[in-house]
Amino acid sequence: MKAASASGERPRDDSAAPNFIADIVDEDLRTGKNGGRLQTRFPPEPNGYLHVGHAKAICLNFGIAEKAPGGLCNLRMDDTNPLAEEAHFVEAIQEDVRWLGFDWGDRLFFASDYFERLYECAVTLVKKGLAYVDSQTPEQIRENRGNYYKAGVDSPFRDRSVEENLALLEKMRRGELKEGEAVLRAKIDMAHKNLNFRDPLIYRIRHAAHHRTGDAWCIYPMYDFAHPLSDAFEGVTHSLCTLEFENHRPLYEWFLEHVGGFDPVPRQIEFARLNLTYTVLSKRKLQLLVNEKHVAGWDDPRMPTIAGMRRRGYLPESIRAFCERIGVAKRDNQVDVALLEHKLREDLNAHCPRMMAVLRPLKVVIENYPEGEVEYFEAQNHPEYPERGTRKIPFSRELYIEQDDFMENPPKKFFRLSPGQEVRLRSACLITCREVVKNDAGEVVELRCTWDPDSRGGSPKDGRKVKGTLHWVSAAHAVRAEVRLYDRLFNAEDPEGDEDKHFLEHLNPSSLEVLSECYVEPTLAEASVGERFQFERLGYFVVDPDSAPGRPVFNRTIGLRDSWAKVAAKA
RNA sequence: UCCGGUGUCGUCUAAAGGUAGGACAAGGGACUUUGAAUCCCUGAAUCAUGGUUCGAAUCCAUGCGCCGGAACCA
Repeated sequence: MKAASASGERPRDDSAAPNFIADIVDEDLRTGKNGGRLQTRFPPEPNGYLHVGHAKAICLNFGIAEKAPGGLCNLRMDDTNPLAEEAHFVEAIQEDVRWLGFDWGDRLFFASDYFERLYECAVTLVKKGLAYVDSQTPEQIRENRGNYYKAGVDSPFRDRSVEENLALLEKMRRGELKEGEAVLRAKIDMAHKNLNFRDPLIYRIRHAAHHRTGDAWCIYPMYDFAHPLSDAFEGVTHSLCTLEFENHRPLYEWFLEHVGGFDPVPRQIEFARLNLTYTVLSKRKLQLLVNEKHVAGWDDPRMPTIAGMRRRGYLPESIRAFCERIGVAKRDNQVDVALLEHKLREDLNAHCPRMMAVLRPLKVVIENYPEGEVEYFEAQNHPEYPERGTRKIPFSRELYIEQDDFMENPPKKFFRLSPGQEVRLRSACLITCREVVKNDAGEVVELRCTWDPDSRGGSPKDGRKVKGTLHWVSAAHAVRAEVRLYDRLFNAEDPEGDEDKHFLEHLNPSSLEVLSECYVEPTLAEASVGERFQFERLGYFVVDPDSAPGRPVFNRTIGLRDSWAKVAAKA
């Protein structure tokens, strides 16, 4: 079976993982719950960039919505905290979700769009005697909440009259109270085992400008209040979130029930967030990497952010395939980053045209090739898809090969160049190493070789077997390029895993290596930003936005699998 | 000392009382004008102890481990 179609689209993974949420949704659809309606939402807070963990949630929410005809997934910015959120994150989030391949149609929503409605819901609760304005200090509130083992104690303001509460809430809204002077709380049970039920806060005062509503409000709703209601306003049927909200679900349901009047009533279902080996996926820590300049920015190609992965050269379909492959469950997990890399290589292999590039050049002079002469060999653009055509690559007396492809004293099983050895130059011909030229320091600076003119195209006339094949470029024709070799950002499998070691101590000091004197075949001179290639025998590379005309910059997305490295390491 | 959740190959994840399967990783081999890709093969798991049952990963009981929870964050 072919791994991919001729068009280079990623292979359909028919073993697409079932998951417990899909099962629940299927069952709801089967029994006609919600009148057959199906609606989800992806609700990021615009206080940072999306990362691959969010991609899991995005794929889940948009994927689930496709289970029913007419199923929808909204994009909703959960912007209820003006201190944390910024408009430019809103833009970045949309770009990332779109790039991943998802479409929310005209349903981009903001929790802040609902501020007036949410306020009315709060008034409803007050009128029902289910919410009150508490004038304790933040410290008192915290103190009186109790702890895991000890019940909380009622606020002295808990039994204010409805009228008084209404008046006070109005004062809060009008800005007549200072921050911390009062909050609106639900009146539930200060002794509840679930601490979320100990009179949770509904509104707090923030005399701060909001990125969308400006100064229109100085009270802002809390997540536990705003989220279920926003879901209900939009007609969300299944509200999917991560495990840390499990303890909040009863409260989610409480607000919906007591505000009342919603149909459908959304149901919250929790799943385990993604953890990846050698990776950090907490917004706070990613922020730290950016702020302390351990990376160049949110879109640094080493970052697990969607923006970083995009710049690194990831294909969105690889990320989607990965998310499908890892499944959705409730147990904690730490997925091997190798699985992500596998999905990446799978798509890149099918997608990328082959090219030749020499990263660490070693000069080769073909002694029996006339000076000044040039001939062109035809190279396939993709060995698995001949229909993608060929290109001409120039060959001349002076070439560059990779330094790693020569060893003066090779170990056994080294199939590359060494004195007296014959190798094939990819798509070109056979050459034999005749002489090694060294500098005063004893370093190999040049190889004198001869070629077999009867091996044009790469196959010798006499049919002799040649095991090694090297990539190369013609010195006179090659284009100089900068290549950035990226490796994993952390060299510990679980960088957040030790208690005695800060995650920054696990930073990989060689996560970026910049090579400024690389030579790529002439075809690559016109490559445009974002174009991806396989540099044969090296890996997959993408043209970085830092490229200038005539001076391309390539990012290594990921190397090819390298079984020789394993053999060599063992020896 | 509390509440909630969760324990299946090294890692993810299936198996809704009936052969513990797949993918990645690992190891071996075939093929090869990329030591790539592809193909074939191998090893590898039900937290523990009891119970119910013809039959238990699945049901029950007890124990243990791990994760989350006491922001005017989400």
